[in-house]
Amino acid sequence: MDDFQPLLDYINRLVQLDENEEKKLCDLISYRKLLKGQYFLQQGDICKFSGFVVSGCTKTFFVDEDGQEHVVMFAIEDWWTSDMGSYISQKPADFNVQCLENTTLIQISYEDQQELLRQIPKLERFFRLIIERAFVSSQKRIVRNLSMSAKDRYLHFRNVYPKIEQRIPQYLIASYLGITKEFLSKIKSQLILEQ
Amino acid sequence: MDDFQPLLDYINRLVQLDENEEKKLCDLISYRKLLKGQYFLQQGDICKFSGFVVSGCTKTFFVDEDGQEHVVMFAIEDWWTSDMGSYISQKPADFNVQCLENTTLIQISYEDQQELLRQIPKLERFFRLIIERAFVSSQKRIVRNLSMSAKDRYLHFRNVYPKIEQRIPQYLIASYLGITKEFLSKIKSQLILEQ
DNA sequence: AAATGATGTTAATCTAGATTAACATTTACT
DNA sequence: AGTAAATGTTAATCTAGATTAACATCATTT
Repeated sequence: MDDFQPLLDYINRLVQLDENEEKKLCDLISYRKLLKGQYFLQQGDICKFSGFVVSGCTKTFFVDEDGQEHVVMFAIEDWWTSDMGSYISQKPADFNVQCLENTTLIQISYEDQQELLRQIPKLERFFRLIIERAFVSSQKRIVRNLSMSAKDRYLHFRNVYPKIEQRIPQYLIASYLGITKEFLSKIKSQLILEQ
Repeated sequence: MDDFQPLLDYINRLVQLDENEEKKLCDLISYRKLLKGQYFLQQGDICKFSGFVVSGCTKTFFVDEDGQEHVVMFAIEDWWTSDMGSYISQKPADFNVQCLENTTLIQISYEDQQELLRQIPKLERFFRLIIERAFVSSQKRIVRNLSMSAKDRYLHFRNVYPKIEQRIPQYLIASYLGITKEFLSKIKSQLILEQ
């Protein structure tokens, strides 16, 4: 049988599922292994699954009208990934989710999640709690984008997500920060001169 | 007795409360009237209340280390306002919420909301649904800030929130968009020349 | 009606970050 | 090992938007 323990541990940090509830949950989730470069979701498709990263790393990005790619977020172990807008509305996704490393996910389909929410009211609470947190960090990112220079945003990123920074190419971090790779390179050489 | 109908209507669009549940809810919420200029929440205080705007208009903003004000969001009729980060953690708020007009709100205290969530599981679902939506629009705003010019962000704002634009001084809209009032003025005169 | 403060405009100058392009280095594939 | 592709750097030039400052308009109070 597949090992869903990482997700169960994660959930049990916020709500306590009994054995029966854990069983129901495990019946409706599934394992998925993807290779580096493979897509978990493509822009324009309907986001059928929400994914919990067990190992590996994904980037969420979109391509604008000018063909430019913009990284929206990364996800590593113990993070969720999906296009929430598409997932909750079951309309075409704005975003791609692609693996930056070989990645294993635990996925839940939209329909099964609805079923689980009906059967296990505790999960209603669980998902409320994690989305509250996601919303707060999204707001904080807006605030940083409004009030901080590119250099300070980079320093913040480096402090808060040191694990992510080490695993990911610079040009993707630049995109996440809303700057070009050339400018990030300039910032880094400035920082080296400073210290 | 106070009139909580606007909030009940809003909730009943997403979940169906029975009479008993509505009663419990109404016992734990309260009305609050604030004058133009008054604060619903001040930066540094703990956000004790989440507010549902019945009439009027608020701005959420923060003052950065340089003393610069940044508008994070507005709220008009049927919108929620609070500092969610402070509210869910009961730690000091990053934001101020100030009334731009005389404003009436329905407010719920953090403790009472926890009590309501225990007593009325449907509300767990209700809050999950509205926070999901808030999260999605927050993500979309990040995307716009990453990929659109100031002019396009302004045009988007004007299309999506025409009611807000008419009620609010330009310099606050500029701040919300992440630009200076002078540059917004320039954008507007350009737009007039174009059409 | 005058005065004060809040809001909005215009224009000159400045700068953070973009663009372009050439080159260096690392990684992965045959 | 050798080659191609992916990633990273540097420097010159350019531009979206900031800053400064002077002035215009509108609203509120006395």
